[in-house]
Amino acid sequence: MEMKKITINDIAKALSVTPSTVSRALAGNTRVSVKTRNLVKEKAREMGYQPNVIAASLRKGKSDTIGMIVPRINRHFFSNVISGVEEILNPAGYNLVICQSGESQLKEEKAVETLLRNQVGGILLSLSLQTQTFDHLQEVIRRQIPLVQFDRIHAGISGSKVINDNYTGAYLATKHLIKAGFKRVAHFAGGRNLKAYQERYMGYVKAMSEAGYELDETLVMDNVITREAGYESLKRLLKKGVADALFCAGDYSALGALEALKEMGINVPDEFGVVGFANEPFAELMYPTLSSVEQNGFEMGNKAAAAMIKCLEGTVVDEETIVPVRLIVRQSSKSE
Amino acid sequence: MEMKKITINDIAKALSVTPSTVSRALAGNTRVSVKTRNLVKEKAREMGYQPNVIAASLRKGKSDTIGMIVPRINRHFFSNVISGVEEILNPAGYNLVICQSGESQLKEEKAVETLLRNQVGGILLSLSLQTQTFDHLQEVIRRQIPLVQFDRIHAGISGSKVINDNYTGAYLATKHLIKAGFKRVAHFAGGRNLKAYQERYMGYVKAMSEAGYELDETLVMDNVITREAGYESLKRLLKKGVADALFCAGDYSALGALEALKEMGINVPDEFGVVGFANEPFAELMYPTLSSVEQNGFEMGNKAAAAMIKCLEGTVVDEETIVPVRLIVRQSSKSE
DNA sequence: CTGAAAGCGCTAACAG
DNA sequence: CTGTTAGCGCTTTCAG
Repeated sequence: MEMKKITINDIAKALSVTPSTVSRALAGNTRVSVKTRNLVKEKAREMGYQPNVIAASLRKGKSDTIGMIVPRINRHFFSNVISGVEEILNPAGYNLVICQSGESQLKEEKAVETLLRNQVGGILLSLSLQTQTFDHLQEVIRRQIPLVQFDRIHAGISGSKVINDNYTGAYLATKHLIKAGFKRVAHFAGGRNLKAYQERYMGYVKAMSEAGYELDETLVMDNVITREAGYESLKRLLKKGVADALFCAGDYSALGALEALKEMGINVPDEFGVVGFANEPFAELMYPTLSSVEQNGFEMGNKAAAAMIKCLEGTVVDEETIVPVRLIVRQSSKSE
Repeated sequence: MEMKKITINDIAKALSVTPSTVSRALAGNTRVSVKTRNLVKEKAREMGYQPNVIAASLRKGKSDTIGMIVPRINRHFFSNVISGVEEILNPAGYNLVICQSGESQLKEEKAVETLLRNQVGGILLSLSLQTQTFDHLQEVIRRQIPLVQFDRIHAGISGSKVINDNYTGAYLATKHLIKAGFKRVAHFAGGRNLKAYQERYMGYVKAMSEAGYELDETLVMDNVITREAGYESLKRLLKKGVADALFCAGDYSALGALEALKEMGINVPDEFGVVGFANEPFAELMYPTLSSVEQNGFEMGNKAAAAMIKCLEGTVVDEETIVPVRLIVRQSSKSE
């Protein structure tokens, strides 16, 4: 009852030609006559032939599968990046396998290992928050596997990089709060090891100093990414000192902060303004709706995939692409 | 400058043994002495050996890679299922490649084809909304590849299936609206070809008839899944006739309906009650917050992965698992 | 306990 | 334009 899978040998036999001819015909090689080419293709369809890409890539020493590692698949931004990558990669004949690091360095390392074992042709990566050392990436480089980093990148690793214009986004968000009349704008930052968060921090600092406020470190809290952290941190912030507005490096922490503010009876935006980053889908559904900096994940995916294809085709390496962002003003911050 | 990748042959040579021995040692085969086993493993690590799973699966005729096809990766429910699957599959030594069908039959067929070409060991599938014919799945069956369907299943295809208790969820949601005092409860249904939506419809019908309302087809609208469709359909519904409450087969259509209601100045829940299905993250963030039926995606993923492993190990086939659901009452429906 | 040898399905020189 | 041959890296009989 075994379903024997049919190979190029079977179809070669059926046509009294050699496997090579079949292989070439199927690949559309012009060195085989149009006649036999069509004959082979016809027979292949008729016999229900499905190529074994595993065998092909073993032979060729490379595969058309690209690996992609994201912290979490269920973040709006990352799932958009994934779609953006697929939009470019699939038509180009590549396909994608996706891994989640779950924001853990260990799982990120495992994912890299799995992808290498599976002989992927290249790796698209956005670093986990926890990642502090980079030996696993050096291994990718050492093996000459194209590595394209996006969004959460580490500058010390070679290869192409695609990032948002985090600096400008943060600058615009902070400036907007200041213009709206807030005087003491706090900042919930991400990890300092990630360039994306560093730059958001820098943009915040720039806008503040430009407005004549010198940096007050009590207004800045690090590693505040989650909803829970946002909630807790806002309470600690207001206990610790005075602030009348907040620019968050992410929407989840902004959400948590808004919940704490609501609980404390502080009116948003009259008494306290909030702007997030990422423009998660919930931003326009909450009450009050959340102002945020929109990152175009889809476009970033397109760019990252394009960079990957360039590497794969050996055209270039080490280019850095910057994707523009856009401030969306909603209820959580007064309009200027 | 080429980085030669090292194989079992290299480590065999280095140790003056044969590749066979190395292979066995690495696999932990007890037929090779503990001494050489450790020796080989040590050398392997020292030389930075990474097994080529491509070659292994070509040889073995099967792979440890499982393919998974979901309509969209960025739906909260599906991304939870994915995490649930990974939680079981990874520790068991399998790994996962994820494809999106984007609710298109064509892309679903392509995804199946890609997975088959890549010689996956099994396929986990949740059908696209558009899928009407099932030849591509018959092909999977014919090739003896384990197929586990989850959530959006088609009963006519053999293999294990994991579904939510859609019937009970819909029944509870509708009953809740009736108990809260609403008299004419409408229903925005999904496609009739999907069992999940059929059952939600049946649960709705059951609750209505149990309360003494005979089925009024003007209260039911089909294929209303998206936010836009929900918005439009609510307007059409109220133009067409009278309704004072709505049970939606999904949260997105419920969201659209709420937006239409807000626009029309109809108070929720005093004048009109709404309950959704899926408990998307935004349900508790909107204003008013949305009552919904929670599906435990993570648990479904666990169950689906477990069913897959059973098939892979040849234990059973064709079992049907039902995952319980839970009604969460929020502001959009009066409490009883 | 270890070796020799064959082959998974495919591609790519090299010949003709 | 087509065939011959070799081999990608690994596992697995079959012998010892």
